[in-house]
Amino acid sequence: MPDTLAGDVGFRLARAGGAAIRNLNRALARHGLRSRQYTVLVAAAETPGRSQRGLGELLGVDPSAVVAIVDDLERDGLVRREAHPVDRRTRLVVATDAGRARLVEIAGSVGEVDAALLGDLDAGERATLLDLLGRLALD
Amino acid sequence: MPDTLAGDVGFRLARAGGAAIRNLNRALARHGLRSRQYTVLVAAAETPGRSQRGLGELLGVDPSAVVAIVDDLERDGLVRREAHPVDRRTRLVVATDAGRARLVEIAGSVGEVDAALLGDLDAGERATLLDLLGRLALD
DNA sequence: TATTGTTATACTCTATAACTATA
DNA sequence: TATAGTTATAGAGTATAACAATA
Repeated sequence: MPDTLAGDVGFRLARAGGAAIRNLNRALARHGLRSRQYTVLVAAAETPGRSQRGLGELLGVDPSAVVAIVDDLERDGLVRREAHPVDRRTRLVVATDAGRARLVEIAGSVGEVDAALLGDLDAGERATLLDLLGRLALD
Repeated sequence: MPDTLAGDVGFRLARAGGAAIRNLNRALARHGLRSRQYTVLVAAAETPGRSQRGLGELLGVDPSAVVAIVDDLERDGLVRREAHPVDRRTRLVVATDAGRARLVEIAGSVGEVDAALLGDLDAGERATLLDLLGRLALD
């Protein structure tokens, strides 16, 4: 007996996640960013000096993809790669002033996307959703 | 001031959705299906006689992609396209006996994926998560 | 005129393997 | 031996436009 799609958490997560990415990409389009570049930029601004490997783990992105994303962001002057103080293999990704400024410009659009997605959930329900999502065993 | 990633519902949804798809694909690999084909097959088995357009809307998949997915499933004998009784433009997608049998074979693997993903959430929390996900405004 | 399915196409994303330089 | 970053590449997913048949 097959599961019903509507009652399958995995299905709904995949559906909602896809919608969230699409909505975000639509909002970011006029700011010259894609959702993956945006999340890397946010992570770099919020916790400066993460390694590329660390960024990949945090965001669920393959290390080889992180290279391309950071390349794009660096080309646009939004982040820069710095040397690790002791380990010469790793490169630390840091948001530039321009990068942080870009995030400020974008914040409104991103906020609208989230607000639209969350629709009629009240503050308590949003917190509950966030908590439950955080307790899932990803990968 | 940028949002923190950890507190962003959209980010967590995208992350969890991606993980759900990856886990499902891993489990389906030995059954010769991908997650998108699986969801179409489930939908066809659960509500027989949906139009391809209807399937696309239900699953959040572009109509042109539905064509390719149904092509694959039909080639493997898991679904068939039937004529709509009155509208000769639309083609109804119906799971075959083989398709339903395949779903039965797969059910165990899929169940494990969901169980692993949901980790330590109890029944009430799962129901809450499902409810909250269902109330999001997708697209 | 609008809609369903279809084809073609381009772009993005994902995943793997192999290489280099370091550790 | 193992790890960080990188490159190359192939395959899957996404999105758009255009067309034929039908409504």
